[in-house]
Order: sequence, then structure tokens, then C-alpha cells
Amino acid sequence: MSESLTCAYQFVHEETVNALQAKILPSSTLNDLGEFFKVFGDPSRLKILTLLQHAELCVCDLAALVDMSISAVSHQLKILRQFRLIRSRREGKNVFYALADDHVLTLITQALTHLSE
Amino acid sequence: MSESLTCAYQFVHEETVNALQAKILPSSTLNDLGEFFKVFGDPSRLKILTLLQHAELCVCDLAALVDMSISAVSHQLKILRQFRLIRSRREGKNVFYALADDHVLTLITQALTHLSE
DNA sequence: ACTACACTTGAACAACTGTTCAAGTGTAGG
DNA sequence: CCTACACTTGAACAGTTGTTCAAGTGTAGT
Repeated sequence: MSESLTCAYQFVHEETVNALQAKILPSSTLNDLGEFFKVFGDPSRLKILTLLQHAELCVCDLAALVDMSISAVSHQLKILRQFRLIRSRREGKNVFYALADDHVLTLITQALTHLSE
Repeated sequence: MSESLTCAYQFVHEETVNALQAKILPSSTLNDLGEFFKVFGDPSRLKILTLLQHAELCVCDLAALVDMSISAVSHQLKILRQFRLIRSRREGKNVFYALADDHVLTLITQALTHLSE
């Protein structure tokens, strides 16, 4: 940050900066929030989520629908599970997945609205 | 996808899969949506966005606040600009940045709500 | 014109992400 | 208990991302 020395310590609007310093979210919050948004940052995961909106699906059906290998889908499902966006339920040899709650879709819908403006 | 051959073409719930096939969002939409969410997937960018909520800021002040080099901040601002999340305005030697619209924050707030549940 | 400040930009480089591949677990049927 | 199916998992590998560094543009003052 050598280039910013003059700017940061001499010509910066001190009052403005000092006033805002207190409003900065804790870095743990910013990190968690970032990780959360990253989950939605992948088309495959978005595809899976929007599909689960309509029905509870097993890994096999999901793989067929999103046109990915079962392994790849399973890896993504693990991530979605870790963030509690989906829930799994075993029924015999199959494992069925469903959305954990509805306001996951609210977020996606809202982003879609923003994009179409 | 050799491992999924049996599953995908023999034991899949054909009716379920066929019915959902039509509900899959176009890949262009899924890609755009993914790119959009990726922008929110970085703590630095989130920090910048939440700061601009409170005031219009020049690059220099922002760099001081987020504790990053001016160059790094400028790179991130470029991305935020490309997605029309922020607007820039030159005033003499300074360039001031502001949020393009408010419902960018609605999205962040909503994600925060989800995290604290 | 020349210098200084404020910012931008492109290239390079390390760190991270998503897929594949190979090997594993768990369940049902014979 | 052996095989087959449904899925999971770890390692590896290519592609992507965010930062730094160096060089650039634009504006103001002298």
C-alpha cells in the first residue's frame, strides 16, 4: 500500500472515514455472508435448487435433469447440505433431497428480478 | 457419466424427470444469475457495498476504510460497476462512488437474516 | 509544460473452485 | 454372504478469482 500513503493519511476525509469506521460489519460476518453467496454463484447449484422447488428428487433423477455425473451432483449436494439449504432423506437405496426452506427461493427470485431490469 | 448409465436410463422416475425437464431455467439465465451472485461472494466487495450504503465515497476513502490497496479497491469497483451495482462520478481529481439502487442492500439484508437463523 | 495527486488498467502469480476418476459405504434381493 | 444398485468421498487436475506490481490516464495547480 505504498502508493496510498499520502492519500490515506493526508488527504482522506478524516471525519467521513472516522464516522464510517464504526459501521463496518465484523469480518466474520462479511466472510460468512460471502461464503453464503458463493453457494449461489454456481449455475449447477442454482439448477439443482430451482429444480427442488418443484419436487423432492433422488440423486439419480437430479443427475439426469441437470446433465451431470452422479458424483458431481453429490459433491454439490454436500455443499448445499452444509449450508442447510437442502435436506436429505433415505428411502431404501435412494436418497431424496428437498429444499430446507422456501426463502432460499425468495433470494433467487429477487436476484432474477434485479437482472431483468 | 458411465457410472450413471443404468440409473439415468433404466431406473429413473421417467414421469417425474420428464415433467421437470420443462421447468429448467435456460442455461443463459442460470449463468447470468450465477455471475450475479458471485459478485456478492467476496467479503471485500460486500464491505464496499455496505459502506456505500451510508455515504458516497471516493476510492481513497474506501481504500482506507476497507484496508486494501487503492489498486485492489479499484479492481473491485470495476466489477461492481460492470454489474451496475454502483455508480461513479468524477469531482476534480477524485472519483466518488455510490450505490446504483437500494435493493442491492435488500438482497444482502435478506441473506444476513437467513444466516442468523 | 511540468509536477503531483487520484485513480485505472494489464499482466503475473498464488489460492481457490468444480469436475473427473477411483475407491469407498450403505441398502435390498437372491 | 454375495452381487448389484445408489450414493458418497478423497485426491488430482484444469480453470477461475483476487491481489500485487508496474505502468498508464486524467485532472489541478504552478
